[in-house]
Amino acid sequence: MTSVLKPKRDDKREALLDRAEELFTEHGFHGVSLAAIAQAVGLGNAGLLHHFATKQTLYREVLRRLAAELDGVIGEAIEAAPTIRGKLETLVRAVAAWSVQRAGRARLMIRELLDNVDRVERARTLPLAGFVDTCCALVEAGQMEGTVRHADPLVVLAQVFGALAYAQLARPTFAKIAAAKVGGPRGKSPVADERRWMSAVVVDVERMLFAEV
Amino acid sequence: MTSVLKPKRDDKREALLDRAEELFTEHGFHGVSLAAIAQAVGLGNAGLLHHFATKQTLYREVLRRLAAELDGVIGEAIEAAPTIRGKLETLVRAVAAWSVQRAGRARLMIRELLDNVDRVERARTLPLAGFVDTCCALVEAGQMEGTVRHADPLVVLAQVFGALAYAQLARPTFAKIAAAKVGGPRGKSPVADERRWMSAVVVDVERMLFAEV
DNA sequence: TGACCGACCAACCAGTTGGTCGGTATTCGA
DNA sequence: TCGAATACCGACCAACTGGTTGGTCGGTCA
Repeated sequence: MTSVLKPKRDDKREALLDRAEELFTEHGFHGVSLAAIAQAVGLGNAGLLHHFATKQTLYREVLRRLAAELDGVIGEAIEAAPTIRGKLETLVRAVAAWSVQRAGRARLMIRELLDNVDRVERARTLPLAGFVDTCCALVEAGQMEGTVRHADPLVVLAQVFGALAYAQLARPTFAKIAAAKVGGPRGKSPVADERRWMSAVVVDVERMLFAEV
Repeated sequence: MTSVLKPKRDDKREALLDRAEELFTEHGFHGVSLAAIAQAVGLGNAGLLHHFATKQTLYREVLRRLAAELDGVIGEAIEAAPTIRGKLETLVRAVAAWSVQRAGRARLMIRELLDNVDRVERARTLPLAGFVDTCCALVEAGQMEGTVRHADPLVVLAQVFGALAYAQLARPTFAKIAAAKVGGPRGKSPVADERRWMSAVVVDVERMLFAEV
């Protein structure tokens, strides 16, 4: 019964968060107005504020959900594979897939990194701390096992996530530039198609991750 | 004479752009108000608009200057070194240095990538197109020469720039997480100090760039 | 001396911002 | 079936938004 009747409320909440996430992702916190979000979810200004007391609250909730999703994704990825190298491979692919799946989830995370340098200072616990710690430990394990190249784990992580996020982010710009290039259509780059592009990047990131063991 | 008396005007303009750049970098286009910028440069609202017709104009001017600087930096870097591999090394270091030098210049570029997907669609020529083209050609030359690993040049670029930009951007967050880690102070990561961190990343990026030739 | 200039400002504009408040329609458990 | 909670709205608010207006001021050139 609960499973049929009750979920309505949570469903609504999730739907609101979905739409808000899209808008925040596209325009950033200051780039969307409360009214715009409200309209997008078919509510009035006050109606939206009934669910989330404040614009800030809504934003934070979106981020919290995002972090939780990411945690779930890597949890599964890590459990799925038996070897450490396998876990890392699965993880890279999972993160890439996750960020492509809903258009530009990576963008919102980057926005958060941009906007909240000060918030990061203040925060006692970051929502993503668990995620980073897990990945870090995995990289260290891989290094001791000898399958992952030797370097500071955080540097490795910065490379992996940086490449993935930036690739997705810069693709439109790159594509535009590549298309305008008069030099001739050498081997045409996968940059024109998001899926092909991202999987090319994933392949390359893995090559980098496991090189020079 | 011109060199002593005249520069006043351009100096003022540059000073305005400097301050505006800082604010845009920190808070994004929508995150700063015209009035805030005006106050920061010691002008009234109208006084600022006397120099730049529009908030958008001011923002564009900031970006144009940024792109020009970057072009200059890589121009020098490329001329300085004799070999292709040397050029690439110098370039990576130069870009890293450039983005560290004035706090978070990379942030503004990332913001631009985030906010202007649609602007990118419309724009006939991107300010950074020259930069990307040059780098691309350099990577291709390196590949033919055999010093750069084989992969789509744009993918390689995405990895290089992605790692550099993301590393700088995520450092505060990483540092916070690393500091909170109870696991013990194993080999302490360079993440705590920006300069050491960035040079560690540069070293690693180069290793990746030139691996498996 | 007087015409003209760029730099700048106070006051103001219409429109938008995030948010409050009182009320109403609907849904729910008892 | 009733009372209470929930979901939502219209009207409203003060503060702020980017931008305009008319005008002041010091300097330059003729």
